[in-house]
Amino acid sequence: MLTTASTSMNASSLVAPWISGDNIDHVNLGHTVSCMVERTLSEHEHLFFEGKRQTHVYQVVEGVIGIYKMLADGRRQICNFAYPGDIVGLDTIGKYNYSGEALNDTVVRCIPLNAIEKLMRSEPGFGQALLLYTANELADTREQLVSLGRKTATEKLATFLLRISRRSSGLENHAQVISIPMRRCEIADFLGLTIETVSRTFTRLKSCGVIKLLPNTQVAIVDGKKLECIANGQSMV
Amino acid sequence: MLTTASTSMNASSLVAPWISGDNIDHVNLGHTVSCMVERTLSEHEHLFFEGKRQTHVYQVVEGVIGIYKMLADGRRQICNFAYPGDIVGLDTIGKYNYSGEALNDTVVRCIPLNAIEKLMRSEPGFGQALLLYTANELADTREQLVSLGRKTATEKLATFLLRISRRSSGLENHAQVISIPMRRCEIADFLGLTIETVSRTFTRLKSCGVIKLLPNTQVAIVDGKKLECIANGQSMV
DNA sequence: CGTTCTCTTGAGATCCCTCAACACCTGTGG
DNA sequence: CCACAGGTGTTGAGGGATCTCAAGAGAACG
Repeated sequence: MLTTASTSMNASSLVAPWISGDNIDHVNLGHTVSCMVERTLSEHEHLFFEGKRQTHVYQVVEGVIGIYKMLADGRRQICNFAYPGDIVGLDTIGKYNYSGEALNDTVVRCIPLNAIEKLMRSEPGFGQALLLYTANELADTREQLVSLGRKTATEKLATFLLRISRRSSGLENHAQVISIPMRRCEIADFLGLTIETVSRTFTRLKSCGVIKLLPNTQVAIVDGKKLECIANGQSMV
Repeated sequence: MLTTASTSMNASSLVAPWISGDNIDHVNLGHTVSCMVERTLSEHEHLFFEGKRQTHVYQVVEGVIGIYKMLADGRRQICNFAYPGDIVGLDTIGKYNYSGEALNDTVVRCIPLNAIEKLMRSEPGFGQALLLYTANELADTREQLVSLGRKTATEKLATFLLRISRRSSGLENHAQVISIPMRRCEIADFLGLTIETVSRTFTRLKSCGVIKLLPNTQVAIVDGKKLECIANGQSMV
């Protein structure tokens, strides 16, 4: 129902100041300088825990935050990886629905809840920008449902690599060489697999000639077309 | 970040007219009478298809709409079941991201896109109500990620039954007897299982004494506590 | 140059899927 | 009233993808 970013800038120019360029993924919170504090997190440090009372919404500036939920016996499902520009904590009510942990050294902007509420009341375009952003995240999460529910391990990993490639490269679409800021363990908990299966699947994609494993957690996408076929379940591998 | 319905009605009373009572699940679109048309769908009829240009947002009045995505080879993942009051099509941009099919005889309200956009511009509270609704749906979808990624078949079905029980009963929370408006096939495609596994799992829950299978697609929840334990992975069954 | 953490690889176990048969229900038509 | 067909749900037997357990290989770091 939401128009594209460029269209909505015509239709409702109120939204424009809050969206960075044509990129729906980025809500521009630079305006709210008055009440924003930056916070630095080191590897494995938590930004918040599931069930705790919510105090802030966060926007990632640098690094990656993993958003996850846990079952009683320790099984974990990572729901999302928040990259720079991403906003965390928009879908909770009163309490955080999930925990947020820094995968590596990370910087976030902390926006107090009342600042968000104030902005929503005073700036009509702001709420719309948040709606646009949240709707986009919902679409993304539904895509992930398909992976978890119906794709094989190979298809899941291929989908994941394409997703990372889109996210991490920023401007250059489908970069040939992508860096993977998460460990096997975190990929496994995102894809609903075990680390062993993730590892084996990386090996499988490598021996198919689709990717190359480079040092420093980097991956080269050798055959992007084939990777997309696999990701969409159109490959008879 | 979003305050509870009741709080936000104080904080921002603009939202109030658009939310039914305390129920975040229901956005009140009764105001937009001018441009709303009701449409009736029979069993298996489609409301829209994935990839088609979006023309409307829909609110279910009666019946249930299944929202699904398909892979090339026919594998299907149902992302959501839209019950009366639910809104469908808020997270798409230009084109529908998924298909919508009526599970049974269904009535929906059709709201043209431009009506939504107009309302968002003229009524500040409306956009906020939609944000609240969308955020709620996102939280719901993330919960489903945990099921698909990390739960066993039994845990998935238990989670599903509780979800249905909460949704369908409306006022009476955790009704003892719930009616399941979807076939085994649709439950399977929602939970990432096969119909056979769903059927076997129903039988297993029945022989554990947790549920009873009644005629007319009804299920009695005999031991709600145990069902919740199973759903949360705390059961050693 | 050990220690620690992460990743890879192997072998066997397990959960769920696939294939197949059967049961049940409903409506239709002889 | 019975026979039959089609849709839906249940149950069984065997197979396969992924998990579990276990060991070893690299990489990072003091």
